[in-house]
Amino acid sequence: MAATMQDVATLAGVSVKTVSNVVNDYPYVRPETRERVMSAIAELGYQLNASARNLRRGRTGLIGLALPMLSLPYFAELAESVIAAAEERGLVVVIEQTGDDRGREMDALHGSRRTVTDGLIFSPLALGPEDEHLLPTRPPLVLLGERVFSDRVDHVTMRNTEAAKAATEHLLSVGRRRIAVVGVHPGEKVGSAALRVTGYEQALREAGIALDPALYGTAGPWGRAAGAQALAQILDAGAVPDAVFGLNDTLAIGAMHELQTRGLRVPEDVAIIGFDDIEEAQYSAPTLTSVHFGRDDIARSAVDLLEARITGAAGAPRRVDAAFQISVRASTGGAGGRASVPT
Amino acid sequence: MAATMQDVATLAGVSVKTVSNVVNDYPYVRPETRERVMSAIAELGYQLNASARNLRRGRTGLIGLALPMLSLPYFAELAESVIAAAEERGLVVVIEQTGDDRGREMDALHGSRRTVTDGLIFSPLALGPEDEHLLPTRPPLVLLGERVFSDRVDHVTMRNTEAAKAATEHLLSVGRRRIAVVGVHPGEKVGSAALRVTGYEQALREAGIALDPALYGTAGPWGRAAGAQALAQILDAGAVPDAVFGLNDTLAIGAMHELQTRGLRVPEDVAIIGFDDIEEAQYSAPTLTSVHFGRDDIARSAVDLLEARITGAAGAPRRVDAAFQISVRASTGGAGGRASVPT
DNA sequence: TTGTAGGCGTTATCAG
DNA sequence: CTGATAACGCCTACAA
Repeated sequence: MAATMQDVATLAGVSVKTVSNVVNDYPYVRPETRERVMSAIAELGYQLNASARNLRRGRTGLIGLALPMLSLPYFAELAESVIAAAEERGLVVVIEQTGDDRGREMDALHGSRRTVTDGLIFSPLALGPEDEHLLPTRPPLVLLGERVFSDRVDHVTMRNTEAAKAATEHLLSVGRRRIAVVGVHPGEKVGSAALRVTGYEQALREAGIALDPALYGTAGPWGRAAGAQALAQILDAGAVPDAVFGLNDTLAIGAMHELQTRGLRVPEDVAIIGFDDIEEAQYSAPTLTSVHFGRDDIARSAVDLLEARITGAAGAPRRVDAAFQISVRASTGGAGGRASVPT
Repeated sequence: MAATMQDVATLAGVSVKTVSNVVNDYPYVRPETRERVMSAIAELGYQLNASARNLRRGRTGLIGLALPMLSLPYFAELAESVIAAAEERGLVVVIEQTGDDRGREMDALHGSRRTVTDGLIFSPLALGPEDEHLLPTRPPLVLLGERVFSDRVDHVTMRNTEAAKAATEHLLSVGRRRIAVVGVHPGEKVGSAALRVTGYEQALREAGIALDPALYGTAGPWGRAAGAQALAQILDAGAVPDAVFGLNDTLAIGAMHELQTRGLRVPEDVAIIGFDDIEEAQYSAPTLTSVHFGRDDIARSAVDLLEARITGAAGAPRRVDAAFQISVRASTGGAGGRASVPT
């Protein structure tokens, strides 16, 4: 059996409370007592039992991170940042993959996992604004993105509309006029897709360009295959875009692949911009211009909000807006680097 | 306060033991009793306290997954599969990112996280065979890959040498002779890099081709940037390869990017093959031929081995070899699809 | 088939 | 500054 506090206490000739004080860095312990306890701990190879502490404290030190799936690079990179940010605060992250499935998202929100974790950072994909009423506020929750919005819950948002507008304006600024958009979710009103499409339309409208339904490519899941397929449909229908706005980078890369398969040149024939600025954007051929958000900032904000809520230090639900800029690369004729755009 | 078993028992007019029996699906409970307990649970919104159960049972239901980082697509995809496989068995996965850092890998093996989890699936990158002695056997451990090997521990291995040999033979079969290899770790003897290079060398030797030091590109971390840089060094030194073997896909994609930047055509001037067959390989331009291992099989094997070890059902340490095949795509002149190769 | 008693290892309370 | 003692909520014997 593993050594317990009692064993340590006996060996050190003190009470368990004193051992506990030492383990928890309670300041009022005499140095020599602390010394004695420390060496007893070392001698026995004592390790604190997390379950017992959790039971006593009523917390687990675990936070959940619910996202669609890790094989989508954006979410993998987000998870990496969240895990790192949580670790800085002594929190351990449990990832739950909801796979764009409504039932699984509900489960992440209400299922038994919630009792194991102290709180949840949730990036929804299937749930929509009509589900706002079923967002539980009781086990702490932080929402990422704007698919679902509620003033009862903390949010980290991404100003999708402004960023998408800036992306479209970038394409306009390099002389493109027939800009296709891939990854559209028809009928959706408030998800990332809809918000980004709104920004796209705002930019065109302000530039005096009519919206063309033939340039809208729909795609359910936002993967490479979907991007390729969405663009294929646009092209097969006879449309001739001179630019493509991928609502995320994987869609853009799929679309780029489809263009190249058909012998079209990027950016000469068709310019492309993506969204998220995943690492892959720097190594595609050509490199992909993209909208860049600070993932680490987003992750840190989310973890901070959640921790404040868990410890009860938080007041009214807060909202944090993440900043963005356009990383201009070869797919829109740029050389590289990252151009600053006021946010 | 949240309801406890005692509350449920009182409301249902039974003892806590009966509630416990119901919650744990103990078979010998009279249906009407079960019914009564169930409705009391529903009425109170009772949820089992995981910490208390863990303390009592001496287990947490958590397993760790230690890997370099999630932003490397191969590890993100692996994590996805491991989480899914674990979920099927009612286990929750905690990811620890070691970032190719020896200290962090040691910590994953021995640190305080180990007391929170029931076992660890560990994909080492920094530790080497000389560290075999410090592999703890006590909290259950399953090793992925062949960087470290010990007959005291369960392993899931990948036949790196055979697979790399097959990859090289594929390049030979399409007429290439000056095959560069990128991602080499000089001096390393038993890691993935060394094993794959061994396979590469075996294939060349059997084909009667002399090894050329000028065609070896070294790279520490296996990312896209490293692949691009490694190939750049080879080319800058004046070597003229007609093919590149990337020791993983991200290296291969980085190398491909470097070739295209310099105006070389793939596969006409230089053919490329990668290793791991990440999803991105299907959408690069051109699509990337790669060595394919069944990630889901690897993940399932690892979780099974670990679970058996945790429950004490396991005997002597076991070793599971994952099967592979070559997915032939455009980067070596193929059209697509996945050619079977006997493993 | 169900109830009772006790303890898992820790921390909080409250003296001393 | 340190010690005794009582929970935290559940599960495992054992008994009934």
